Amino acid sequence: MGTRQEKKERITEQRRQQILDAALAVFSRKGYGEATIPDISLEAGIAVGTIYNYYESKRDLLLSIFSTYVFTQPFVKLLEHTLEMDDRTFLSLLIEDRLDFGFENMDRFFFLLSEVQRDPELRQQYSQEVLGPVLGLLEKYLESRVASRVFRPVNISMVARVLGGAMIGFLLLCRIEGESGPCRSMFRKELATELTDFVLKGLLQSEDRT
Amino acid sequence: MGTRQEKKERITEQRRQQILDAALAVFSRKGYGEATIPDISLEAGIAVGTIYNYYESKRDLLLSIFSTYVFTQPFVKLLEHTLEMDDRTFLSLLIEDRLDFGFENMDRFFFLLSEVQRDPELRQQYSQEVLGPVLGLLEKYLESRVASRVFRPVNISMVARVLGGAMIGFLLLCRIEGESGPCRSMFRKELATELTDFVLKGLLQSEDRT
Amino acid sequence: MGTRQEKKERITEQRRQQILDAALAVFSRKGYGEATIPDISLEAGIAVGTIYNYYESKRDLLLSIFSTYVFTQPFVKLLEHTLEMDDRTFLSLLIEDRLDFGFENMDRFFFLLSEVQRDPELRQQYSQEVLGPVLGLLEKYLESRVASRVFRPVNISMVARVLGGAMIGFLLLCRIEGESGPCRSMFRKELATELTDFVLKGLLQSEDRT
Amino acid sequence: MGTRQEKKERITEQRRQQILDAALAVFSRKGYGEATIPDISLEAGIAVGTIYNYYESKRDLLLSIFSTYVFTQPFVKLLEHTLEMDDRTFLSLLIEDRLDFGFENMDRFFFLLSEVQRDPELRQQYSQEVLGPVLGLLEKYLESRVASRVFRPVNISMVARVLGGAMIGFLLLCRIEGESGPCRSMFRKELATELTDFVLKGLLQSEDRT
DNA sequence: TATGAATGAGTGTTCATTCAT
DNA sequence: TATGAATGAACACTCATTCAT
Repeated sequence: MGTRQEKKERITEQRRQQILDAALAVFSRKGYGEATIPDISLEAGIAVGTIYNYYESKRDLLLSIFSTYVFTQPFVKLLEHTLEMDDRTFLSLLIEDRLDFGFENMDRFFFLLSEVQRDPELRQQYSQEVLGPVLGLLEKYLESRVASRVFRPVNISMVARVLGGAMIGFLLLCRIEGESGPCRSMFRKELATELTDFVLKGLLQSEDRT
Repeated sequence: MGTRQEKKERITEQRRQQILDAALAVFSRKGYGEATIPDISLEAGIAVGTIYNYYESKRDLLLSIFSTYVFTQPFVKLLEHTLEMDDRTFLSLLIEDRLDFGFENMDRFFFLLSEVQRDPELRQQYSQEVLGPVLGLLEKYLESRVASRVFRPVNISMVARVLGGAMIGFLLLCRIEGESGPCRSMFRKELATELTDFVLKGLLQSEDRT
Repeated sequence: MGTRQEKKERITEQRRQQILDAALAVFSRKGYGEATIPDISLEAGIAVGTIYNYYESKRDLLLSIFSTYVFTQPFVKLLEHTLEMDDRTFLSLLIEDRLDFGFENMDRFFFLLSEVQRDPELRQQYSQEVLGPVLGLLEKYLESRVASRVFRPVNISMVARVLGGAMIGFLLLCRIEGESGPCRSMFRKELATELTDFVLKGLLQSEDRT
Repeated sequence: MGTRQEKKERITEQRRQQILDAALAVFSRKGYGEATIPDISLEAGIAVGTIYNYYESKRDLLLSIFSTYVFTQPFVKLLEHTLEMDDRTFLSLLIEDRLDFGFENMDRFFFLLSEVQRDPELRQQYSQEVLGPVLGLLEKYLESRVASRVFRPVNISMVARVLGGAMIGFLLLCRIEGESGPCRSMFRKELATELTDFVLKGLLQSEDRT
């Protein structure tokens, strides 16, 4: 059920996707600066010149990766749909989901993060379009819990950033330590539970509370 | 008050430093791959050829930055000297120190981290010479506290990495959000206290313990 | 009359040739070390980058020149086909042919010889693949003549090298003396005859034989 | 018996010599283009800057080598003093002397020859100041022998160049064939005798004369 | 006069981009 | 529209030459 026109558009869209995937793969493997257009053309099985029919420049590829894969945030959906669960369940689901995602997409994620840090323009866009909404939801969640006295009165901005940062930083350390580090042998489920406990109860024994 | 010979050596050392500083500055600004030797020569106010009188190659500059600024760890000293304090004091001192250091050296720190991630050789060296010792000390600390029942029994490897990762991740998010983010207006002291509380007590009100 | 594919290959081959010719011309004029890639690109009327689409490096150009022009030896054919002639005819044909070739290709020949001397790898290859076979045939020829008592019993190895060397050395001196030297005004035919006589009869008058 | 002034001049002359020797050694080893001034300064045990107090440029070093070692011709002396000997003795002495000299100074000689070929200016100078006189003497010698009917009537210009060229070419081939070639195992004395015989009597048996 | 660090033009080489087919 | 050869600006690096000490 598609006119000639629509068919053509579908094929065009497929091509764009194919190129973008190849670019992301190569960028993740070698880094943006070290990756070359011939590399990408090889990975995609598409001629160098053709890439330029779909994307204006190497940098355009990078930006398109961001707008396709990063600046659209299915993650926010997750946050929205789970706000009504009880805290332990919500947190451990959230954490497990993010850990799964992180471990699965490590190279890509850290390549993207790396570029975000390098490029001020991307940084601002990422800050506004990704971090902003996500941290916003997290803050709203924390705020409601503090308001209902489930959580202690804390500096909400900061705790939101510490929680988000802890996920990213934990993955980062796991990645640097590599295959031989202790992270690889941890079970994802157990990790999520333990982390949830840590976030909720901290480190102290109950009786030591100050 | 030094011989001719000593004077010359001092000047040579100064030059090396001057070049290394310029390289670090440029690398931090543009990333290793995007930085050029003329960039560095301009930043240092030194001719291109002179750089090569002091360093063998661009990569040698990178490695020298690491061995000068990264693979020497005054930080470990800090950890060793504070193990005997009470926990709240120790943690908040540690956190404050790391936050201070992180905010002061953000661009440099994340450039270095970025390269560590890109370069497998650096990654392994960093893992062994920096992360290993630091996480080791943190684990020893946690272990002793758990043994003396001050801390709950937790997965020590994981908590060590979550704590370390939280610091890094928090700084990372602050950096991405930039000057206009909420981090910049937080007081360092307050931050440290709040974070310490979070680590020790978690989020729950005492009476809500599950 | 060729498929698309064949046409492309022909053009590619032409380009390779065009570049190689330009390289040989420039190398012959300035020497390998003093020649630059821009020089060659100018001579060929081709962009610098294009040269690198056909040859891996400057050195690859040099080696390709050798394998194209030097390490293929039509000369050996000549030697083989003339072994049955009478000596005077054979020698004067051989000498004339080599003189013709030498005078025609002087600059190129001495550039190549010069590089052979400079580069140990080329030297060995040249020794094995060019000098070896050529001197071998010459020795075989001398040996048969000595065996049949047409020639005096001589040190065959040495005489072969003296004969070959005399051709090269003669050309070399002609080249150094240049256009104004006496060589340029000699007739090639006469030269060959005279040289043949010299080789066969030496300098002495018949009656002066010692 | 030298004033202060003379002493200084002697030291200066020594320095010039020391530098020139080092330059010749390095040039012969690596070729003019590949040799660097620091190489020469190392070989001479003299600072880079000092070299420039004695010679204007790298090229000046090359030209000075020529005017010191090449464009002064002790060889001509030899030719002059032996004109009265009998031919066989004269020729074999001459040949032996040149072979000795050639084998002893191969690298230097062929480096110089190589530069002569590369550089038109040097070429002309060499032609006029070295080749000219030497070939002139040889021609004079041949001429007198032909006049006195000891030698056959030959094209004197050509034979002179063939004789000179044969020496150079023979050495050249020996050099290219290297240590493993047959030249290295020949006795110098025997070589000279054989070569003399060849020059005087040619290759034919007496009775085969055509 | 002797030194060797500083210089920067010049080298071989790469690669994003263009364009004729 | 797809192709990949052609392009040349830009890169890392070298080295003859200068000059302050």
